[in-house]
Amino acid sequence: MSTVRVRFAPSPTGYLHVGGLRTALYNYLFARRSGGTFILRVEDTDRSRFVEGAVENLIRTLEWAGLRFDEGPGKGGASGPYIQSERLEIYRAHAAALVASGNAYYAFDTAEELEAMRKRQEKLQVPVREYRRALEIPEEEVKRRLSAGVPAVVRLKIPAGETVAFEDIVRGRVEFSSDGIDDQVLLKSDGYPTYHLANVVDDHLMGITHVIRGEEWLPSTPKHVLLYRYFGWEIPLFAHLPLLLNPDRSKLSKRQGDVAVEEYRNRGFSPEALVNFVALLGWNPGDEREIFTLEELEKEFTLERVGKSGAVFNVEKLNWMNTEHFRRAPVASLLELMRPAVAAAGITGVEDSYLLDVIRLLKERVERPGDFVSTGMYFFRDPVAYDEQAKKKHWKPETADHLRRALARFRDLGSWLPADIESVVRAAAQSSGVGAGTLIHPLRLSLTGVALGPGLFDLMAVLGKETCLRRIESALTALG
RNA sequence: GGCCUUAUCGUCUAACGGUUAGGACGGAGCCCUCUCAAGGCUCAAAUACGGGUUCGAUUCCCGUUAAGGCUACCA
Repeated sequence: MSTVRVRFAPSPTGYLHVGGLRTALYNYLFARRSGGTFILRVEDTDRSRFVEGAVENLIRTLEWAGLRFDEGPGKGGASGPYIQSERLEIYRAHAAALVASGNAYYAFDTAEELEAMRKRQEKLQVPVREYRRALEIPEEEVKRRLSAGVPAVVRLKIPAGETVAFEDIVRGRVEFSSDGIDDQVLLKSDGYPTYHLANVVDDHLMGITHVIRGEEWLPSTPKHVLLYRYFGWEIPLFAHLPLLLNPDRSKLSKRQGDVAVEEYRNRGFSPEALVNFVALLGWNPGDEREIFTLEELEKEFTLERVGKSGAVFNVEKLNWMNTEHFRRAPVASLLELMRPAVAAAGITGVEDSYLLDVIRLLKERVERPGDFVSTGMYFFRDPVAYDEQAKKKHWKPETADHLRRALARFRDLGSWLPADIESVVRAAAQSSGVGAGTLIHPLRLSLTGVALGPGLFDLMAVLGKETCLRRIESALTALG
């Protein structure tokens, strides 16, 4: 067989849907794995749904996810243009060819007439093929109407009593009876093609070998098969992917949560985590590994291991996965992510070496770049309040005395390394006749205002002697 | 309604007809510990139902049920 060529063909609705991301990912992975070509094609044949800037946004989001296409808008390629609204003449010519070969016909029904037909059909509960009345119109009359500019569509002439079957990589052989299929509109009265025509024509012209798309397309695939047949073209291999689902198992939709990739991006999820997560919604490597980089997925992915049943998009697990990737991220890249978060919080003049220390101490305790700043504010600003619960639990009447004695020892301490600080704290506790914890907890509260966070000695070392002393004194004043 | 698809713990899933039905997320508990995390250990939790085929079905076939998708001059 010729070399693999696959495409991701979204319609530009303004944002990239996570289901779309998964479809794009599987296409991308399949192309990479098989040394093929990954194409981006924009299906903007519905003028009423035109959204300004949607294409740019789509490309930007795909790039963010790390899915680079080999051919597509802005990138070029031998099979362009890759935006369907720029290929109108091609579709018109092919629709005309289908009419000429007797496999399609012009129809002039108005919206009202169609509505009435649909109602009659609903009553009878079988396709009545009333569209076919257009076939009764004499050829001369058809020509006259067309040249007179009467609104017309081109419909595919579905044969009667035929079984249309095709092989699906994930589902095996699928069969449909042609009697259940309507004469699909191929070319709309505004001159734009419908998905069905544009999709088949472009897939053929662009040399697509594998059509990897969502399961919602399964019922219209027989129409596509018929089109390939009428054009005399080779039929590509199909792989219909299981749907991504809402928690109630309906098709993943806006109504029940976030579906835009951008939204997850804004919420602080990393592209690595989101990609890893959606990769596992419908595919698995066959063993028990779950954490993958894009590069690893490129080596592992096969369509044969794609499942058949829909998968609920479970944010809890995405959260976990995000954390896993976060922990594995190199410190340098965390630094890159942290700098803007710090700046956004209005904190300036902090050196990278200090940020690196913060990362080292907080990495195991946070899940997103922004958390370094939000939960670790005490690394940058003195606490302005003290957690009430912690105060109640750790700040006893005798605490201030203990801290004052420890404070004196801190002042005398020359070196400010974690081990030295620890010795001082333990010695202070011993001389006060209490356990180390009796000092550690109020110290943390004084320094951070909260009762959670990194080990105290590491924390104090990073904050620095001056800051520690100042904060302990403030706490003594504030809390007595 | 019609057509099509699907069916293993709550969720994501593993198990070329033979396993005490495995793992992960989430949940519960224990350990570790200066807190919070992390980590380690343990527990609860599933083959939708009914028929076949077979020495033996989660696995193959049929039916039922349920869920979903499609049923546009939207993709």
